[in-house]
Amino acid sequence: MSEALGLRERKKLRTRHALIAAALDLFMEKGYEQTTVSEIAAAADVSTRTFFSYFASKEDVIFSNSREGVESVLRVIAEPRPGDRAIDLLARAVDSGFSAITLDEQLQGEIGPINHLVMTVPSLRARGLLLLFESQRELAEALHRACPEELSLVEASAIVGAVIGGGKLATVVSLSNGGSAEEMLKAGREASALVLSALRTASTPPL
Amino acid sequence: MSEALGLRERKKLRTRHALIAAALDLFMEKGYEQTTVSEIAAAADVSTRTFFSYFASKEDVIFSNSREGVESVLRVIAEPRPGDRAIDLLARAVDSGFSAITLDEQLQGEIGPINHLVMTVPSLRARGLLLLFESQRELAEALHRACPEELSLVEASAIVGAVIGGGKLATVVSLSNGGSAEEMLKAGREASALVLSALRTASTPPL
DNA sequence: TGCAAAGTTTCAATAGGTGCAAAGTATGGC
DNA sequence: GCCATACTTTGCACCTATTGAAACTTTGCA
Repeated sequence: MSEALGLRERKKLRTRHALIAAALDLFMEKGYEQTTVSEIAAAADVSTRTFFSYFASKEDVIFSNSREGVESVLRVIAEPRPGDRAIDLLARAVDSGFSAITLDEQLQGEIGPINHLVMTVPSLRARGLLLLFESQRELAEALHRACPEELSLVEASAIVGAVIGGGKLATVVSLSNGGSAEEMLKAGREASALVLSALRTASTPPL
Repeated sequence: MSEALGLRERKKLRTRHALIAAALDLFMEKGYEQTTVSEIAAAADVSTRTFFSYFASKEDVIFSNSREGVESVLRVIAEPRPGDRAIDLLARAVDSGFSAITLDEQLQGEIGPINHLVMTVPSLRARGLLLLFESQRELAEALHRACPEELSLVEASAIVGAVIGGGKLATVVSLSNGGSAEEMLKAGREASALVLSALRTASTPPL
């Protein structure tokens, strides 16, 4: 557990978390747009300017830990098991992505509110989609690297885009149609599985 | 041809076009972020304030005519031919979408630069993805409405998301890999077709 | 203890965006 | 042609995000 962090690092981490916590509290209390960066900074006891040395923008606070999920999915792709075809690898990666969302202890508390914010505030929706899209590019590249014989980069992009695109749209539509958080995840999993299986059966014969 | 527009309307249209043209010129000349809204307004001979009565934001100028494409695709979906299954309808819609991009006379000149801007400037990328995503929701809903027996709304979302998601990622990846505009469209079409055909063969047996 | 690096604060400035009230310009009826 | 009405444009004040520069504090380390 001892990460051997110096005082400096520990303080930085503490400030970072204080900023995130303060921001989420305020966002939930008064809404994203009604909350100013100075208020967040004040609540975390730093100057406004300092806020921007931790986060490039107000939007970034919300997505501060989104990288972790992506990294973990990429790790799955980078470690193929013998006999894996690209589709299998992708299926495993998607599954691990959903599981990460479902299981992450720390996220459990924040995921609801954050989700609500991201669904609700246009600029956050846009930012979320951008991040998702960029992750898809990374994923596609990783998949191509893992199975260079089987898939060109563009082909890998096609299937990654299809599986995640289908899962994402189903997730969001399910949620906006009054679904609970569980239903939404279920819809996303099922949609991805559907696309995955279609791609699998379609690609099996030719190979 | 006579649209019976009053002077008022004609003037508004002229101003709108002047703003769009001025904005594109400036963006291409000095870059998006380096161009201020006042400069655009000045170039179109209106006040800065007036700019914002035509467009809600600087980003909006770029996407000012994106609705048309969506509308035309929705129209395709709303007019099913006898015997169409959901997949056929979607295939036709996607095809008409790509054709619209390829053929639109007016777009031909602007599409290149606009594309470049949208690919390059993060805030525009995000905005573009948001618009695309919202269109997908509309598309999914239209598809569900067209084939309510065959697909639930969430199922429709899954396939729409898959086809468009796959096409989009393939398009962008192809373009960033040094592809020409033609190659990029080709990649997108092929990716969509791939996903479409996988979904079609996968769904045929069960039905 | 004392210095250099890293981090923070303060201050000022730019730019997007909004609300508001005054001024200007079509339009329709007379 | 003239006026009341409705719609636009504009100028202005103001808010907030974001960035740069300079002065100041805290750490890490010799």
